[in-house]
Amino acid sequence: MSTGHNCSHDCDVIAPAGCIARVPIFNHLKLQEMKEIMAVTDSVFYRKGEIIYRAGDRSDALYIVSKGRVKIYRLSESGKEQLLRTLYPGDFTGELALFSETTHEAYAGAMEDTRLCRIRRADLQRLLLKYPSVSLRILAEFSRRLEEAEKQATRFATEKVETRLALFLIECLDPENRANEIMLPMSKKDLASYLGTTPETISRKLYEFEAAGYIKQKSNKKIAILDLEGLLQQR
Amino acid sequence: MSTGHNCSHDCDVIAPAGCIARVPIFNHLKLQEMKEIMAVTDSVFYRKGEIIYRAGDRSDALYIVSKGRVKIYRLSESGKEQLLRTLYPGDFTGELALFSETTHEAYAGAMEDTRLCRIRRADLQRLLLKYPSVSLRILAEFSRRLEEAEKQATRFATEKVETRLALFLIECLDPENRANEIMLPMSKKDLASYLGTTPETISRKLYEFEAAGYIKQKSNKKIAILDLEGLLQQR
DNA sequence: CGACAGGTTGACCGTTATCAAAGATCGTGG
DNA sequence: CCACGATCTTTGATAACGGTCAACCTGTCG
Repeated sequence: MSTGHNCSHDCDVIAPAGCIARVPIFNHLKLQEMKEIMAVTDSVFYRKGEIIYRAGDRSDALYIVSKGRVKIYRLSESGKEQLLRTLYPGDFTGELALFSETTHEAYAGAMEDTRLCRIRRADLQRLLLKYPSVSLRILAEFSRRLEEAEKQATRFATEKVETRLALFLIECLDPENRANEIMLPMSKKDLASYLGTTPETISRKLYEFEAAGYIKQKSNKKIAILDLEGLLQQR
Repeated sequence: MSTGHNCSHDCDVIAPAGCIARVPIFNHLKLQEMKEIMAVTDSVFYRKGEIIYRAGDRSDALYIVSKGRVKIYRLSESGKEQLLRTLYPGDFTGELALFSETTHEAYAGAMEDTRLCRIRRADLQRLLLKYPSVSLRILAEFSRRLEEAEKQATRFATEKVETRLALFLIECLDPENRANEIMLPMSKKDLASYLGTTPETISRKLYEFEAAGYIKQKSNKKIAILDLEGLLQQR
């Protein structure tokens, strides 16, 4: 039930069009070039909860999220799940296996009903050789992600949970929006997994932040940041 | 004292030649193409202990290690140092800042007297557009590193020190060489930093492994793996 | 030979995981 | 639209893991 026979026929025609044009790695191309890309793109559909790929699967495609939300997670050597990142429309995944001949090391799962545009490895490599500017875009994205992953690794290695949580909250603050009120982008259970801790600890630390007057928990996922300085001092 | 006026004049001529030809991202090119790359490459020299770049420095070059050893490390928000990786001849660094207009987030320091080949951002971008196959090589390397960084992050997030150390030892085992004896590639102090722990803990855990009969410490950096199964069970 | 960085060992204690159980929330089907 | 179950969240008690500090040992290099 993973390929898109439920979505109407325009999946294979309209969806890639809307998708490709909005993807940062392609949107600098000319219309004619985009058409060439769409020609090798197809659309796949996953229902909430379905797994898109598993660690160990041979990877042979780049997936671009067209609609929905996808979580990328790993199972550690000892079997614990860790959330690595969530993808929103315009984001892509496919990673390592796209460029070297190996298998996925992470899992990708649909968090909602999700539509993805898929470009097969061979097609992508051909496109990259033909349109080098796309490679530069992907390189920029990869290096951004690499920094992100290394920053995250350093935090795990050197900061305590309290600090990691405080930094996470701060990074949720939209610099645009001065509202100082954030919506957690995931459940506290997933947040615990993302931050490498447990739901119990998240709950307790948030309580402590609230007791200290740094934040106020408005509802389950809505948190007001009352004292950013205080939060920043948490280390 | 960071640029190479100490090395004899052939730095700018011989060194890049030897260097470029041995670098995986370039070594598939034709001689003529390599010469073009060498033309925009220069050679820089750092003494042991010198810093090559700092977090916050504007990055504008790709560095390829030609001789010596370089450590890449980060300072966490709270000031602790964490070793990210060490570069050997043929490896490169430059990262994010090469492709997007930002600054380094990590530090690079020479662990020994080190010679680097440097290609400036503008030159590199031009080369990448002209020789798309080089982009593919860099993409492959970046995605490999990305997997590595994410694996490391997952380990920090989900495994205890004991397990991380055991996995590290196992990964030091050369699959070629069946000797079951490893040389630690860095001091135990650096290893502690790499694994996100302290020298004291490393020392104690190694003692425990030895007491359990999993390993035998031959000398400071030489360790014999006696019971791989036992080590693997450490979790 | 002395100095200094790296390494080890011991005592102590803070942080956070774990287990258990109760309470809140969400999605689903009647 | 409500009721039910499943899942998420909170709270409490407990203990282990590992960090910190201090002292001492060891090897290396000028």
